[in-house]
Amino acid sequence: MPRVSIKDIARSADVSHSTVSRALSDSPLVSAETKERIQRLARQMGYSPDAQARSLVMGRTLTVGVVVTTIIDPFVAELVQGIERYARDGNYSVILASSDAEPDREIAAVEMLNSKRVDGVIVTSSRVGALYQEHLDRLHVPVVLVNSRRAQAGRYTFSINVDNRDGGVQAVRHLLDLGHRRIAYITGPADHSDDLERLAGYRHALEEADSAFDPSLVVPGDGRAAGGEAALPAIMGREDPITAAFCYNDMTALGLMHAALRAGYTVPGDLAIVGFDDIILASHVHPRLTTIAQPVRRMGRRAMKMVLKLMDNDDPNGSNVTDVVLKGELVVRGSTVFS
Amino acid sequence: MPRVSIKDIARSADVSHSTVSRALSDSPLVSAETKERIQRLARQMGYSPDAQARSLVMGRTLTVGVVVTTIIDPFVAELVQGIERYARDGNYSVILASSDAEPDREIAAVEMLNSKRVDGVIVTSSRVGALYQEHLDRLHVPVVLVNSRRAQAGRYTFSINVDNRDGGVQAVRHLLDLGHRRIAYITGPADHSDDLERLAGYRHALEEADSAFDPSLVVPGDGRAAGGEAALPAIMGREDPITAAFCYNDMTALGLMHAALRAGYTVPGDLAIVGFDDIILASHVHPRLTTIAQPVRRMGRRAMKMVLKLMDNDDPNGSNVTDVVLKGELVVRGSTVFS
DNA sequence: TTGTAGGCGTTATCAC
DNA sequence: GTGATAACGCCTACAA
Repeated sequence: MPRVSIKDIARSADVSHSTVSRALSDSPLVSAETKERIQRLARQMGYSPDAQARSLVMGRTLTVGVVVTTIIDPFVAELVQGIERYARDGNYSVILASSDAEPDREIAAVEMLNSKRVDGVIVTSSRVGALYQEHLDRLHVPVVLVNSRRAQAGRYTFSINVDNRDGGVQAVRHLLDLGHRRIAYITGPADHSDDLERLAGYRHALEEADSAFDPSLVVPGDGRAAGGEAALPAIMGREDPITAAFCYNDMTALGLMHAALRAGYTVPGDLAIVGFDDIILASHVHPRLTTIAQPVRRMGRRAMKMVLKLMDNDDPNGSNVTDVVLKGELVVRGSTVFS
Repeated sequence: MPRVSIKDIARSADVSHSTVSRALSDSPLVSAETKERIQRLARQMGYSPDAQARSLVMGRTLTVGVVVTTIIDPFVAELVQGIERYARDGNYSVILASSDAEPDREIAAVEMLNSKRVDGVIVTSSRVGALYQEHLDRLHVPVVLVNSRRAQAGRYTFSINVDNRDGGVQAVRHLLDLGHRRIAYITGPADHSDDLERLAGYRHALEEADSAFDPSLVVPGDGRAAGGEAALPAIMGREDPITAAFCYNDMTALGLMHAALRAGYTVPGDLAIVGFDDIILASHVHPRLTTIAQPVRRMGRRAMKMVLKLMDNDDPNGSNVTDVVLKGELVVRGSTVFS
């Protein structure tokens, strides 16, 4: 049983292949009788339309490309889930490409997506350099950047970001409300603008509370658990005790918390900890982690929605589409208050 | 600057489009001189081959479909990463479809992949019923089932599984070696064959050690953290103390551990815990979780490799391809031994 | 070494 | 209502 095409059906039904095409797309230009006859026949013969051939003539593939650093990252996974669900509802499918954060692979991925003629692209957690931007522009399809940074503006390129600064403010205000005064910030990877923005929020909240900003309370991390663990000595081994720490992200916070517990400190008794992201781990550790939740599923949906909108009004300049900044939400758990 | 096709290049180079096609595929049937001239021109004009058109005539899309329950699941995410990496190396791309474990969606996903004419399909963590199997067979492409169960054999369908029974044996032997004698098993979702196999391993290891199997030590769970939490009373509220628990999976184990710690018990002092899977969370909780690691990345690679192999020797019966069972590995951490 | 012609499976534009 | 015919972008006999 080889593949069956509309021509095969046409032969069996003794009509032309155009009639079959019309019947299957439920066109009004064909009699109800033959329409049903053909549709029944198609089902019997196990016909499945060839999307390739269709999109070749239609100029649309009903496919979007998603470029991620790594799907292992829980944040990315949840984002992709949001995208995929919304895409599926709109009859789109998703081609997944991961770059492992290597620029070469990222560009290769975009080239692949170009060849596959995707109708839109979503890129996450990337730093989009000038070269990369050039490749994205060559796609001639809408590109939405999620939590990414770009060196220069692109024609078709829009972005969705979480409000990092506001998140930092919320986190630190929460700690201040709890009475903490000596609050550390553990940074993310160097040179990362997300990190700088969260730090700015931290600083703003402190100054807002007439608490002077003390540079020595900013401890370097690396965005991973190891960085958080390594930060412990710099935090607990001081004369003037630090009682709380706001961390660049949840992984950092988890590393710090783990190290603190192992060293015999209590959380939040000796040290209150706030993270950022609200990855799934955050609610499965003990104590559960207080954090700033990124509205990640909303971001995924929103990204897909934006792509669809940009495609529809095929105004290349994407009128009435603007960059989006979504606020995170403070989620209070056991790492800052006793439960 | 609209899309440029080989015809456009042909016009610019003043040759026929067939010559361009040959030049770009580096055919020996074209002079080195014109070949280079055309290739340069193609680059200048920003040509990108149309994969759709190509695969329409070639009969191959260089695309595989991956059907998952949800990409949020860390196990699934890691599997997909393994698949994607190996696929990329073989110049394949991946279409991702998630089913949310709903049979209807799963079948819809397969139908979509059929329309997209993928060259192979990988399905994970699914129960493949008879209806579903029928749809898979209709694909006429190799299908590899990872950690899935099927009601009936399919023509093109092969499988990769972890050795659940052996994993159960390893886990319980480890606890026996540590001196535990009253060991509980917390089950997964009812009716799941993975669960039954792990239970069989548990039972075998006990009997091997002349320790009688006690049905009252088998406590129902649900495969999620909530199930583990709920199991605590049944475990700690007994006259004859239970000192260790082997859990269906890591999420169950984490739930149990969390509940135990909150109730004031120590781990592993009062209760030693072993999970199954080795999801990322397992090494980020405190104490870290001892578990049976599924060789998940290897499973991903292996699945993709199998698909490629099945496609190459297009013997429909897949001679010299057999189902694969991979052994898990005991990873000893702080939830069973003091570190 | 190169050009011409046909076809992959669709949809769309004409006639009839 | 229905049937030829062309087109989408590419590859590949066959001819020159």
